[in-house]
Amino acid sequence: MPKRVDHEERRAQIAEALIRVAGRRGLHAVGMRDVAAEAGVSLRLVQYYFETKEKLLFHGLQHLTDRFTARVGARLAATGPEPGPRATAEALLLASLPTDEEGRTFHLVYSSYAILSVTDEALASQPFVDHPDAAENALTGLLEQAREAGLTAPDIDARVEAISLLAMTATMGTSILVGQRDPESAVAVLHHHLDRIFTPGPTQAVATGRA
Amino acid sequence: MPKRVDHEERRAQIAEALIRVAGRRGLHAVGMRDVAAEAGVSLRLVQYYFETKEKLLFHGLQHLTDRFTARVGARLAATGPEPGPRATAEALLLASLPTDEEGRTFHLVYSSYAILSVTDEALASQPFVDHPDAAENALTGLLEQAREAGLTAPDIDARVEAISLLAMTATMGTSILVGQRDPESAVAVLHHHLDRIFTPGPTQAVATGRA
DNA sequence: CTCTTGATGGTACGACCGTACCATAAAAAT
DNA sequence: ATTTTTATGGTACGGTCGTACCATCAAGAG
Repeated sequence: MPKRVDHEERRAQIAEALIRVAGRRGLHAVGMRDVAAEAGVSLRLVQYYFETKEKLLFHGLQHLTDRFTARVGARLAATGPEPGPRATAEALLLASLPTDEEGRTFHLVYSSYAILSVTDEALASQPFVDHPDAAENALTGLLEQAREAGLTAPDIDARVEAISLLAMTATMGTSILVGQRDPESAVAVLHHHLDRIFTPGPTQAVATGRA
Repeated sequence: MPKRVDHEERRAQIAEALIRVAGRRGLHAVGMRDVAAEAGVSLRLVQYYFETKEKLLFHGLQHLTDRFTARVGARLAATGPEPGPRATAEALLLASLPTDEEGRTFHLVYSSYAILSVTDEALASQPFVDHPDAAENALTGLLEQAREAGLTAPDIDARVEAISLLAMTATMGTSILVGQRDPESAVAVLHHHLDRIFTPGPTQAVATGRA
């Protein structure tokens, strides 16, 4: 046989081609031939690594969420070591906003999958329950922790605020995509709410004995 | 010639068939044959009243927004005569939530159009700029008016709050569609923010000399 | 050195989809 | 009464799409 090839690597390569063409022409318009051409392989190869289009689409979603999680992590890491709760929350939210090309593709394709999953039961809508739930729980925990550290208004409802922030971010992302809103405006709205939630307070509570 | 027929009426009939099947099987999956069957007419008739599928889709969007506007108006009227700013805002927001079958279809199909318009330039994304802008301006005006009447916290930023409320409503609508959130939870979040914005205040400022 | 097996190419099939073409019945215009 | 126009039906064409089938080449296994 020819050189043994790493299946997962090939599948990742093809999945990324799928995401690229979906970001360019829309998820509804991607065919297996388009994916093959974008990945630089033959149609037969796409069939070989993903038997059916349904499985290809499913893996594409999985790959997309993985890449997005990595992106958020990178953004978080880029805010410097040991970021405070507010900086963490801000990085989390801003990473979801389509401000660059990668973010644009993420938001568009992920939204396409979400809408698609409402009517196509083949595409399990499980990811659209689990993934947002995880984000919501993470942000809720962050806000609770900040509140207990005295960094927020003392009477905030952490979960409600987490839901609200994530929800606003998602819709404003779509607004940016369709050209209704510019990114700066969206960021300003988010800052408004973060300012409302996080009080100026005792200016860094831990590890920095009052600068 | 046979009985003269009202073209606009027939077009409306077909457009509603389009919306129904799009709500059932997804906008990406609707073909002209499906629309024809759903409307109870022949494929040729759909071609006759809408030359091309592109024009059919465009008119479908137009019809959808019209019907949605009517729905919001009906909800508003149902809140009784002379509703206060808070009741008005609440009716506006709740009407957009997919709590009944009609709302579900509205939200799903409208979202599908929005996502579609990002990549298919044929579908003018103009409606996705104009229509949300109008809603945002209306709600902003409502909040400003309420603030000047002393019904809200005196320092609210009307536009930012309007944007936030509408954005939260939209995303939570999608969350309901995919089964991540139940309608009651979404309503609770909206109430939380309405409670934050609208102060109990002087309990009706006008026309009711202190109950 | 065979022989199996994994990786890949090419291509054809059946189904569907949007559109175009041709036909026809019936009301209105002449 | 004839002719034009309008509404409608049926159907066929060209393209595309997902999938299945068949072939081939090369690297390990025996």
